[in-house]
Amino acid sequence: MIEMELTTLLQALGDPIRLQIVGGLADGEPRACGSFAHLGVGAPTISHHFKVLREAGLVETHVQGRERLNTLRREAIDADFPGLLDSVLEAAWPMKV
Amino acid sequence: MIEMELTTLLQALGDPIRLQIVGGLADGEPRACGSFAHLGVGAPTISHHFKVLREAGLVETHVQGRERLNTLRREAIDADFPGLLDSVLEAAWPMKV
DNA sequence: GGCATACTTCGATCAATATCGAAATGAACG
DNA sequence: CGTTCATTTCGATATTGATCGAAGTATGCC
Repeated sequence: MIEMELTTLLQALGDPIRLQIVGGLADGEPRACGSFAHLGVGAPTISHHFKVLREAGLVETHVQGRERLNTLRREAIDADFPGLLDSVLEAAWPMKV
Repeated sequence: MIEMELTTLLQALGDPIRLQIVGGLADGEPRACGSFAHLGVGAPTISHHFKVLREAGLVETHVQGRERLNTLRREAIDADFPGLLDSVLEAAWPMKV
């Protein structure tokens, strides 16, 4: 059971790059960190943002081969903060999510 | 029409003191800055947090006598980001809001 | 084994930000 | 008018945070 603090989660979502990452994972498909190379920042920075997202409890990562597959912890988030993630995604990408 | 950026709003809410302030205004009643003196930080800091909340479009302030009355811009927030504020408040104070 | 791939960690830098005390503003009140 | 009260602004400090390049780690491939 991962500890989820509301302000930590909000702060994690309150960064454009991290919000893009969360949006990119919103369909539920696991994705490697490399899938987010298009966001305009380097690999170390992407790695840092994933760490923040993991520590906020938003994302989990498991190693597969030489990549790390990241998934949005949607059920856990919804359990702790019902409706929050959905309204954030809807606010960021109306009609799309 | 005040410009409301999603990440700015999330970042504004992602601070414990500011979340307390927003929670304190959630009943819709206007409140003076002094009503938040119990939050453990000094008056200049409270004033700074109100500025952040104002710039995020979460709160509006108007002068009445020698105090400033602050109100949550609930309709505007709901119009731009439906359901978001409610789920944040519910996550922070379950059953209460 | 040796090399490429996919990330992470380290160390540094630079920009934001949370906080405070002191001073400024501005309204109310005697 | 001088004082008090409510809040803001200013200036300083200290912490956090985003970013990068370089080096480290671990896996897969030849």
